Amino acid sequence: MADPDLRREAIRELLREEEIASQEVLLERLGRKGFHTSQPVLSRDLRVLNVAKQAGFYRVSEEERVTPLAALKSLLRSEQPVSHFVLLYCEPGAASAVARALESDGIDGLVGTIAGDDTVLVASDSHAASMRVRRRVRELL
Amino acid sequence: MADPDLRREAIRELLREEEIASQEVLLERLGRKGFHTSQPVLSRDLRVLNVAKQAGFYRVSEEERVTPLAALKSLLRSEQPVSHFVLLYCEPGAASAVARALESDGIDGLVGTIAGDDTVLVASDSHAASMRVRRRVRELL
DNA sequence: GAATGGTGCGAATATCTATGCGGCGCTTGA
DNA sequence: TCAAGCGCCGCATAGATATTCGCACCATTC
Repeated sequence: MADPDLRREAIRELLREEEIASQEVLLERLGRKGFHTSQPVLSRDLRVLNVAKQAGFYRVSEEERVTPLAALKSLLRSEQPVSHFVLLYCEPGAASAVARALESDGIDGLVGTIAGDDTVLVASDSHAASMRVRRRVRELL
Repeated sequence: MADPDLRREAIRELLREEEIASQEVLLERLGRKGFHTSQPVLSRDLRVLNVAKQAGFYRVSEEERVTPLAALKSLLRSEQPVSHFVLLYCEPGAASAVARALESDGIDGLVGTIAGDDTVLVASDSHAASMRVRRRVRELL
């Protein structure tokens, strides 16, 4: 029997490149690619792949976003709490990049950042929020 | 006849607060809220609302992102093309905020921005891209 | 008051999807 | 060896959803 994972990968691919409205059509497209199966299998595959049907067509879910923060690991030097803010020390010139990445990380309670050249002040709306910021940052150090 | 929009709002609400697996169930829940209708109407409503069915349950799509740019309307003064770049004039001190917002707006072909105190230079990779930037900016002026 | 056009509706039904079930092939362990 | 367990499969069909069609209602126009 063919590997189910190969078939599922083919399904993802097909759904990305074409608007497909029914499992019947998908079945036919898969056939062209050499995967011969049946509609019930597709029904199950689509559930496993967590594919959604929206506005009449199947949609593969967005790839889970890689937080840009992870890529900035090398720019971060250290971290220090000040009241319920957090101060970050970065490589020279890297502060605004780090600040921007932090803001896009969607940390709950993060109000804003002020970036100098190598220092970022992270303002949060509570002590708990600043703890979340610190935890997030330490994950990267 | 009851306003369809009210019913649709009720649907969104229901889907947010409960895992609902079929239109039949949704029909019943709506009934409890005082909206009496039929399955075909739900089918059409769910399409209008762009609701997805995923892993057996209905999911309201993420709230459409409000571009931060819209909030910066008051900070923008004027706009002017220079070659295939665009120069933006802003309120004093607002340039970097505007630049950041523009970058997060996901304009196709936008390469980067340089922000001074009240001026932003927006670099794009083609004339067409700079036109997109200008159109976007003028929407706000 | 017709005639016209637009919008929303729901019964009936066509179409699409999920699932109960039994079969096949592989692996494990007595 | 072979029986039990498991994953995967597809047929048949139950179940869920989309669409066709015709009606009701309201506004606009003549």
